[in-house]
Amino acid sequence: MTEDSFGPVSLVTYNRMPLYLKALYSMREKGEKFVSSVALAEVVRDNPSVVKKDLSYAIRGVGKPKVGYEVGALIEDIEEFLGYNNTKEAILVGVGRLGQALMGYEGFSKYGLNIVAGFDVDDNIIGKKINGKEILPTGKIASVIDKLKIKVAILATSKDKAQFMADLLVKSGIRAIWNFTPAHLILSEEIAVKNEDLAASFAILSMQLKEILRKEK
Amino acid sequence: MTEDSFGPVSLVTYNRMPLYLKALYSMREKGEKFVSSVALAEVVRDNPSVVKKDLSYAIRGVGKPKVGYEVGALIEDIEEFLGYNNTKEAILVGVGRLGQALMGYEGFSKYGLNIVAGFDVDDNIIGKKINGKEILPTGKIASVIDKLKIKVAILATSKDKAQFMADLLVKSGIRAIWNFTPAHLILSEEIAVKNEDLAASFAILSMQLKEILRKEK
DNA sequence: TAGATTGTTAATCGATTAACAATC
DNA sequence: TAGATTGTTAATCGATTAACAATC
Repeated sequence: MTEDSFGPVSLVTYNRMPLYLKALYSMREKGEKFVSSVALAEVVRDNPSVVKKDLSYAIRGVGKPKVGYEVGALIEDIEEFLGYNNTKEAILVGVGRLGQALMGYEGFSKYGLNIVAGFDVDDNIIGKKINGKEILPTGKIASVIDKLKIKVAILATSKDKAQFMADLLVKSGIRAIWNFTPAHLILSEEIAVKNEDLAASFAILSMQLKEILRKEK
Repeated sequence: MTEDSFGPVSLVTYNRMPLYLKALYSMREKGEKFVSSVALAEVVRDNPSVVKKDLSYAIRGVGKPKVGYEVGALIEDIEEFLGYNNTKEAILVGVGRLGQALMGYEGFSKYGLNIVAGFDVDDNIIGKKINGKEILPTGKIASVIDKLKIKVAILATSKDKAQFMADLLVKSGIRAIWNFTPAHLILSEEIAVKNEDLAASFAILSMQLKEILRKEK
């Protein structure tokens, strides 16, 4: 599936929401009670109008003229909007170094992602636990997905196994794949795919660096 | 720095380039010599006009009416355009599970990124090697950056050390930070920052899944 | 030649920005 | 009250899409 928006809310808005959240968390830590769209815009390096529009999709209450938005309430609303309170269970396939890092990352639970188990082909790690979650042989993928009604899978295998595993996952009932492999997956339109595209990220960072070094000269 | 484009080329174009590349690699493997904008557009799920426009920024030669673009030449041109042939040296700070995964990832060299060393505070891993690259104590960061004239750093520390380390890196001469921590870094506009924002990615995947499950019912 | 595809220009669409009345 | 900020509407900007002449 490739969509640029979900209902009235555009993808760019979804991308900005976590930025607002991060900024709001640190404001809350500092004990700040209210924030204006202007202040938030400065922190995320954007325009106040964008902030106001974005927030209007998430907030239940209203901002108060002259004072702004209540930080605590805003955090709750955005968390709700992004589904952080609605935990999605997922499995992780491919428990190499990256897979281990992802399984061990405790931050996921904060944004509504719970990895229930990892799967690998390597007998040396099958049976071990990471972050309290068991690593099982790939042969058990289908039955676990079926039993727990899992819809989300995190793919962190080697590149050459990625397509095969993705096909297996879909056949077993998975409807969303978070792809951390560099493989270009070809899947039905009915499957949600999010590629963690390090090549693209780095290309953009490189361009920015080039621009900065050019200006410095 | 926050820019939406570099010269005439927009950020969205840069984001699509690696997608084209992935598709082209697998076409080359299959022995396909030519590809049309229509075929490429299908694979990356986009519009042929977008493809033609994007490619026009990268190609040196021209596509041939009726046959399309030469796969091999196109790959070379896009790689050149994205700077894959112009290797950037980088250091990695924070060699935990994620840091180890990044240091061990051999794919980076393919897109012009060479991690020359890792840095950590943990005596248990200092002195070890990953992927042939040494892990040094953080105390040596400044001198290594200075000696090798490093401009790029990959940040993979814990969240609470991220800002401190980022400040140290910038002070030592780093001009581009690829931030894999969940921390919201506050840095001068003169520094390129690319956040690997897993929260945002997952939020988008969740939305797509929601939409798919809604349609299935 | 006829037809497919490029490269480019024009039309459309949507997102960003600016402006401003409402209001606390 | 006066002034700052919201929420929303209008204007602008840029990206996407469609159309089409050029051409192999």
